Amino acid sequence: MEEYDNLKLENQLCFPLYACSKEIIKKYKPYLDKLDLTYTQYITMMVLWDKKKINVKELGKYLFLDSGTLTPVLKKLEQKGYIERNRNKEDERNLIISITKLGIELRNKVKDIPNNISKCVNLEQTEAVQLYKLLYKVLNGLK
Amino acid sequence: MEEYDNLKLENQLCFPLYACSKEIIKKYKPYLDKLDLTYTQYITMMVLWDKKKINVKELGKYLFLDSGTLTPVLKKLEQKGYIERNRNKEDERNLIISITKLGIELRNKVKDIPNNISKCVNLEQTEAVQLYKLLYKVLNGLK
DNA sequence: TACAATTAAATTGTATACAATGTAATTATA
DNA sequence: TATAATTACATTGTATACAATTTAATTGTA
Repeated sequence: MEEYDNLKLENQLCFPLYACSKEIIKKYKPYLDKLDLTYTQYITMMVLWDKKKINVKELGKYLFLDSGTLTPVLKKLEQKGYIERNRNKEDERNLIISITKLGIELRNKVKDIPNNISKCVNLEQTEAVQLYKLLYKVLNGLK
Repeated sequence: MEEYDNLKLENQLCFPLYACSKEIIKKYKPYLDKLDLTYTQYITMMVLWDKKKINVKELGKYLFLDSGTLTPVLKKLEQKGYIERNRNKEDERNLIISITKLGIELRNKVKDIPNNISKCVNLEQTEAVQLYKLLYKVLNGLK
């Protein structure tokens, strides 16, 4: 073991995470382009399909994003008619994001994307599960 | 299995990759801030510590980045005195990036970072190895 | 109840990230 | 050999991503 081996790119754990994430997101592009969606808009809609109604703070917890990133994304999704942005009457600090009818319909147009992406990823089912578990172990265990 | 379960955020493989990558990169920040480096600048230097001299195209292959991203990063690193940017006399299209003395010295200042990051990641050694292997399998096998 | 502290979003500034395009150098070929 | 095609890098435009700050609303407390 050389003195600086731990500084080699190929010996890092973060780098393949970073590269892998970016490269897979590129695979979404042709599918998302057809629907005029970005990856960030897409994962935002994923939360909305599930929750229907949520404030920015909560949304940010699910997505690991802050208002600095989310505000412009949500304004875009509002422009496209997929969500509504309304202040909470009980607490005007909260912005409630709610999915629209058009937003709900969008789900039908993206429902084949996960399968198509799976085909790009050259892993056995068991390996994919293993990877998934390890990633969440890291994500939930970060100190 | 509900009709739309494959569209739930928690059932994606890409999302934990994306989130994990970002969250770990945040852990680098306090260490890199002290040295006035960004993560992108840091991984660029990692290649340079290893290769000493490389053109932008090759560098981009290692880092999974294109000239659109690398050009400003390399100009910054040049400003800081860690690298030099020179055209190849044999083929003026090529920009040769070479590490400077100051760039080589920088390696001593970052050598504890990988260990510190490892401590943030709550994985056993065997799990980290497993994760590493799966990530490179995905990265090298993307279709 | 004034006012300090806290909270939620929005804003600002900096740095990626990448597709698309532009430019200059080199290579291939009619 | 003239020119078409290719290549390497830079530039442009759009969209994140995030730290730091600001703003407005709410809560806690002296």
